[in-house]
Parts: sequence; C-alpha cells; structure tokens
Amino acid sequence: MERARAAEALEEIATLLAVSGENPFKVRAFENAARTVARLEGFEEVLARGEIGSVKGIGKAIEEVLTELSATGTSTALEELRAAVPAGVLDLTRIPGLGPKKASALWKELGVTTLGELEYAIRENRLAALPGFGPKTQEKLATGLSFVASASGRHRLPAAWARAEAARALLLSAAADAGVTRVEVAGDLRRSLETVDRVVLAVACGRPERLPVVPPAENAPPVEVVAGPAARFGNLLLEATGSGEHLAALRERGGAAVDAPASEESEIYARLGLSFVPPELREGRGEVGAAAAGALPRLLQPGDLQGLFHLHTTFSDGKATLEETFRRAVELGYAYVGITDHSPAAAYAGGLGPERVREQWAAIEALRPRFPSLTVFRGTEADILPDGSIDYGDDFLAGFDFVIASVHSAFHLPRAQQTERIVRAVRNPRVTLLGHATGRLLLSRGGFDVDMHAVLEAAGAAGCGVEINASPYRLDLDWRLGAAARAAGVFTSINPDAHDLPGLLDVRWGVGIARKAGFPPEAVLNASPAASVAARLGELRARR
DNA sequence: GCCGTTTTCGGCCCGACTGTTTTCAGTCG
Repeated sequence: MERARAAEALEEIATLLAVSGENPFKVRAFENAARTVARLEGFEEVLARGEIGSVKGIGKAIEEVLTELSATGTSTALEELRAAVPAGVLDLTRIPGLGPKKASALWKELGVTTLGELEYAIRENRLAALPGFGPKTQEKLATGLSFVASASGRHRLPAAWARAEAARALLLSAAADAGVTRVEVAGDLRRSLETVDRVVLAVACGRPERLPVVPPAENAPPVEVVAGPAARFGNLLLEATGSGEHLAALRERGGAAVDAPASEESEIYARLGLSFVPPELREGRGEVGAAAAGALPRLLQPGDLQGLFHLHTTFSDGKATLEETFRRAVELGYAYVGITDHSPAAAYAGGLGPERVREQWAAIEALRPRFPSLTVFRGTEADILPDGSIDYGDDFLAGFDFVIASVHSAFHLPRAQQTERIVRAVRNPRVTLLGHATGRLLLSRGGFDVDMHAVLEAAGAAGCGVEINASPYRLDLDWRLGAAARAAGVFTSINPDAHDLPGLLDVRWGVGIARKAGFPPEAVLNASPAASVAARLGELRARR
C-alpha cells in the first residue's frame, strides 16, 4: 500500500464520517492520521514492521484500517461507509462553501446526491427552502459548481451555443482581412445533439492564414475552425457537420458526387438523387434511404410553437409570478400557456395542496381580463407515486384542463416495477402528458431503468402524450426514441419546464430534439393554435 | 478515534467570516 493511497483512504473515511454526522473529533482523528501518513517517510516499511501503531496520531482502530488496506487493498470500515453514503455526496464537499453538514442536508432533505442534481436543484430554486440555506448560499454554490463541473469535457447546449456565437462574431470581425464570406455552426451542435464536446465552425474564407485564433475560455467547449474556399463550402460544411455514419452512407451512394466541389450542401444531395437531409437527421439511422425514397419526415420549425405548457410559478418552486409569466408569454408571441405547479408529493418543491390549487385558479381568473390575447390552461405537474397512481385524487385531477404526470421519487425501482408504474400512469385517463419520461439529468444522472418502448406503446394506445422536456438539463424524451414514439402514435409537446422567465426560451432546445426525433408539427400539441388545443384537451378529458 | 494519565475518561485549536437569523451554525484556514 503506497503512502499516498493510504492517506487518501483515511481522508475518504474522514469525509464520509463527517457527512454521516459523526463526532467531529473522530473525524479529525482520521484527518490528522491521513496527514501524518502522507508525511511519514518510510511509511510502507514502518507498516510492514508492524510499528505503525506507535506513530503519534495512529491508534488501534486506524492501525487496523491501514493493516487491512495493505493486505487487501481496501478496508471494511471504508466499504461500510461507502455503502451508506452515495458516492456523489463526497463530490458535493469539493465545492467551496459546501461542507459535510450542508452536503448531508442536501442529500437527506432534497435527495441531492450528485453535482448535477445540485445544479438542477439550484436551478429550480429549491435550496432556499432548506434551513441554513439562503439566496447567497445558492448563488455561491452555483458559481462553485460550474467551476467543478467544467472539468468533465462535455457541455450542455446553452454554454456551447454561447461559445459558438461568440466565436462566430470573432471570425466575422476578420471578414475583410481574411476574406471571410460565411461562418456556419457545424458539428454535433448543428445536428442538435443534447451535449457536445466541442464547437465546430465552418468558414468560407480566401486567406485562412489570417483568421483570428479563438482563444480558449474557462467552462466553455473548445472551438474548432475548419476553413476553405467558398466554391467548396458545401463540401466543407457537410463534412464538418457529420455524422461519420451519415457521411459514410452518402459516400456509399457516390463518393465522387460527395467530393466534387459544391458551394452549397444542397447541390451534393441533389447530385446523389436525394432530398436535402436536415442536419438533425444526419445520424446514419436510415435517413439516406428515406431521402432517396422521398420519405423524410416533415420537421417542426422553430416558429411553429404557438403556446407553452409546463410552467412553474411562485405558487410552487418557480421564481416568476403568474402575472409575470403571462406577460412574458405574450411578449414572446405565444397565444396560450399551461401553468403546472407541483403537487403535494413534491414537498421539496412547495407542491400545492387542493386549497392552494383553488387559490391559484382564482388568481388565474382574476388575471385573465388583463391578458385578453392569452388563453390560460390550468394544469399541474403531478407526481407519479411508486405504485403508479397520481398524488391528487381522481375527482380533483378532473378539475384541471390538463395534467402532466412526472416521476420525482423512487428512481431506483427494478426495471419491471418502474415500467409497470409509469405504464399505469400513462393509462390513467386523467393524465394528458408524461413529464420528463426517463428522469435523466444530462452530464450528471442517467435516466431510471425503464422499458421506454413499453411505456410509449401504452401511451400511444391510451391517447396519452409524452412531453419533450426542453430544459437543456434534460432534453427528455431522448430523440433516439422518436421513431418508436411516432410508430406508437404518441403525440408530444415541447415543454420548457420553466422555473423563471428566461426558462421560457428553453423551448429552443426542445425544438432541436423534436426535429431530431422526427416529429412532424401535427404530432406536437403546442404547434397548434389555441382553439384547437382547447378542443384537443377537451377530447382528451372526455376519455375520462 | 487518539491521547495521556495525578490511568480507563475527558479533552481534543479555535477565531474569523459568512450568511442566515435575530443569537447562531457551518465553513475555512
């Protein structure tokens, strides 16, 4: 057992003990021992001679740990602690200002066990509800988090697009000097993947050697610039956009046609006898065959969205009031909103009991006259309980215009049970939409173990929709399930899951995912005008 | 948990700082 590794093990025990709420002096004993071991010249020899117990600060218990570590590579005490405390809770303590007590509170009170979950909890403004936490703490932790998380190498879309826009502006600023005529975002970002490891920009440019270098930035993906003459910009952009599988499929149809100069991508597709394949579909999943057969789906356009569902307000864990939300929706040109605060089971999020729901309905009625152009649908994001029932009674649920049902607890049920649970929920005739279907948090938490194909088939058969949660932290339903969803006849809705006013703009990311998933506008609930949505919700309610 | 001992239990560094709370808890160094 190397000295450094032994010290690390003791340090880990100390942190785990602290998070477990152990006697601080016991914690310090392990910390002190870790430091002692780390500095102990000839540690391995001392240990081998059985004299480690005579070193000051190392008593019987720690000697035992070190002996066991040396013999087996691990220690019973350490393993037991690891089993009791989720691994990610230790990561939380890496954030400045977040010690064992606060980490423990986050874990036990909010169920936060990873950095990503913490980020999301902050985003949903859930920390302020915890004793000892306040706005300043939340802000400080948000800052610390972005620092810690920046090491991961992948990036969510808002950071990546911000970086892309900045780099694009920089390159365009050199237009005259370097002969730049076009700069387009390419790569995974153009294909609307849910996370990216870099930003790729394709540049049409006469003097590439004069292009400015895009300096690296903290917490931002690296920028890769590919440049070439305008006469070959189509080839350049196609190549830089990918995917590798899509390009391979194109070459199979005609390498010469792919490589002959083209100023536009569309020329290349035309030469190959294909309809233009939108970048979002270029994943090598049969789109080239579909393009040859003229069978590509007609994709949703960003301007198609006419209203927004899944909006949280100050009634539960949102930061914006009803009125502010309405005003912003109107400013953004939307014709309707569907308000969905949390239900009682989401106590951490200030879920509304029936009384508060009625207060909210009254508040909505009072505001309607002031927003004559806006149709307001009264909804809820209710919890799917572990048995698949919804945490409002059936009669009460019937009072909403629509119901989003989401899983916020018991993420770790066995697959069959989790599937049964969610299937039961989508078959509930009072449920309009399944919320964030897999519960994943991008770059931090995978979805729960569930047979999504079974869920989609049940939803399609029952007439229940499945939202595309457009939060850049979720983008759930996964676009890879789009074909299965469409085959099952499931409709969707691009939902921002907004917890503040800027969050309304998150639908942008959801549109990219819906396009990637191949949803045509008619399969997207909020791509319809208010009157037809009202009629549609009426029909769905009539199932009840 | 470790230490020391006037030896088997009581003390272990603790103050500054911050943010929350309204007298204090948690973190840091």
